[in-house]
Amino acid sequence: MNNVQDESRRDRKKIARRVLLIEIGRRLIATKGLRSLKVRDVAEAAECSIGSVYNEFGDFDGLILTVNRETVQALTARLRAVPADDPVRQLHGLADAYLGFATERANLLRSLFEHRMEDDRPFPEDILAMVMEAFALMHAPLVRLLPDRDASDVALLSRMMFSAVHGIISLGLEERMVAVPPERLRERLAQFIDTHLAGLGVPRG
Amino acid sequence: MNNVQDESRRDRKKIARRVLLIEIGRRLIATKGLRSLKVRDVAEAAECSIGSVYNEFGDFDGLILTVNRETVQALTARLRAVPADDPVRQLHGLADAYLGFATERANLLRSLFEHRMEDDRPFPEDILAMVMEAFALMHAPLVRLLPDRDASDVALLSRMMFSAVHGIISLGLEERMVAVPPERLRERLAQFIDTHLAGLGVPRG
DNA sequence: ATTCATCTTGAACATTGTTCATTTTCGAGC
DNA sequence: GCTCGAAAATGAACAATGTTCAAGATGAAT
Repeated sequence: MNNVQDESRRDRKKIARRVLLIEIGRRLIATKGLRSLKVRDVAEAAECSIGSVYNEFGDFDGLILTVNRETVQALTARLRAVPADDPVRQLHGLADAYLGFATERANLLRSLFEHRMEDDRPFPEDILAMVMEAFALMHAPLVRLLPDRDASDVALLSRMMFSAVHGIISLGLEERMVAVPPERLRERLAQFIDTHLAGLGVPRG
Repeated sequence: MNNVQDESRRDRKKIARRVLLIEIGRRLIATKGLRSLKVRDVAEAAECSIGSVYNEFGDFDGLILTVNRETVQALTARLRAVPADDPVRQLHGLADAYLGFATERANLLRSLFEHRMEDDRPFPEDILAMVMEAFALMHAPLVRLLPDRDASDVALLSRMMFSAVHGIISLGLEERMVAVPPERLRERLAQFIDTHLAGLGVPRG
């Protein structure tokens, strides 16, 4: 019938269902962890058959990878929203934003970093590229703080700094015994960044 | 018959099999990754029944956790073997040792950090404690380098520094696209530690 | 040799990912 | 409106894999 830019009724339904399945997958991973995610639970929650999940994503990994893809996109959006006025504040803001995301969506972030492909199937390159892109977001402020440094040097530095922040956060949130409260972690991260900047020769603000 | 300190023939056989199962589990995880580890593969390789694996470890997670326990022990042993002559060299040595371990036994280390319990079963406290202990090994050299700092402050600093090193290594080895060669990572880590020490006010050696 | 506790076995079961022949849906052309 | 065909949806059946347990095998003690 109406055929406004290829958006037939069928397509709309298909898209709506796809979105629903992704949302359910995300909710289940977020609440019960990746390991507890089952095809049947997803299908039941979406009130559709198991086969439909496979029609939409090829296999179960396809759904997981789609959720992970959106997770890294959400993370990137949040990181990009950090004000870029002052470079030092921006670096602190990026670490804070990452910590906030990791605290609020711990299981989703874990799914992104811990999911492995079966056997030796390759990990999707686009997800890797997006993660790398997110981890490169410390590059701009560092360029401003280190104008005399070699460009490729700063690129390495920025990824390294972000990887370090990632390690501190993921292990800090993991240590359930010590139960480091996020507020403490926030302080530690700020201290870490300041120390590192001082080591790089950036005068304290 | 002979009953020298409870070591009956039965016990010896039992222990030998347990060791065999653990070795097979470790080998399979190391070569094909945790996700590809199957009970039946382990039983077949050990030339015993599936049930015996369950007798020995309770459930399949039990075997994985035992392998992980030994992985963190091996890691700790390697880290403890780093010479403690000069504190700065020791810190570099610890990072190098960790990098070496992560390079040679990538899948085993991943298994240690990525394995999750089913549902909400608690993660074994002893493994967490051992990981924490390993991550505290930067404490001693840092105490020597920062004699005037508060003790608890240095404790935090050392764990943070090791967590950062962990993040740099695990992500550095992950980026299959860029394929950071371990030798490059080694240089980066050394640079990172030096920068951080400089930020902490340690005069360059 | 007998006995008994313990260990071992593997078939059966339970859970969960995957396939595919069949049925249903829905838009297009008449 | 009706018919037809392509696309989608279905869910039973299958495959892979974790788990249990009744029955048999083993070995230490007497």
